[in-house]
Amino acid sequence: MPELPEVETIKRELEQAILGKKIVGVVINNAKVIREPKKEKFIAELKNTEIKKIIRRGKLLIFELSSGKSLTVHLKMTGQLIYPGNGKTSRVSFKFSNGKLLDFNDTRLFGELRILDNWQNLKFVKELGPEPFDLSEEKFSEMLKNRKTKIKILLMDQKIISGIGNLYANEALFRARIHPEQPASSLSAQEKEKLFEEIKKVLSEAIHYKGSSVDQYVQLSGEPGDYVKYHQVYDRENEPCYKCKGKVKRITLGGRGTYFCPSCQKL
DNA sequence: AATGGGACCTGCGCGC
DNA sequence: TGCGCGCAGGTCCCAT
Repeated sequence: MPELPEVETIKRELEQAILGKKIVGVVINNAKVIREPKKEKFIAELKNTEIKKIIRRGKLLIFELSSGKSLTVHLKMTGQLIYPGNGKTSRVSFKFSNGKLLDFNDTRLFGELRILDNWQNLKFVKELGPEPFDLSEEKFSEMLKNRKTKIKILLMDQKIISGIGNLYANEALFRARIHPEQPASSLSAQEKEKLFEEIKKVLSEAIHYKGSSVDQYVQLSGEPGDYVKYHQVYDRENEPCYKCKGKVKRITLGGRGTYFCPSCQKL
């Protein structure tokens, strides 16, 4: 799915598109993505409410409503939000008073929509680690201490730091020249500092280019994001490393494709 | 506590 | 052309 930069891109575009607008109807084409409450109540809760505020927390989007409740949207792997939509392939479409649709598309149906009295009480949210941009280098280094876990697994753990997924974990580690299997606690102070820098840099750059369209992710308009052309290692198995011309290698870590350059990123 | 596997789903690209 | 397999940006749950 969309990781932090993709969700942030969508959030910023949503603010321009639907902030202050009123939902007048909801069409549910596949109720599987509605986690709570039940379909009918979900629709009733949204009808005639305005979007007061849009928040991103980690990879989660939160729409605060005029009713005081919130709609949360997790895009998981293949979720898309499209505005204006056409309702043709959507799992759920939200209709606004201007007649336009916000489509929630989701091929694999992993996505999760909820209406909550207080989104901060959601277990997933309570357990989320800090946002990368709200974190100090000291705290980041602290978190790696005494952790024997492979550094890449740790970077993708939302309870440690929120918003980094498989793609940006790979990219940040390459840029910091750190092997993805290196135990977190064994990173030197300089390596930790460099890694933290590169995490923030790669996320910022990706936001600047409006995300990475590797599969299903698109911006709110349906346009792809441009960051793929700046990827150094992700999905580049056997292709030459841009730094040393060696071959990019793919291994599996935590069940996910892991790409790195064995000569630039040594254990 | 940490790791490894599978589950949830659909669809794409690849090799045969 | 068709089939089977492996793979996919996330997260949860279970076994060891």
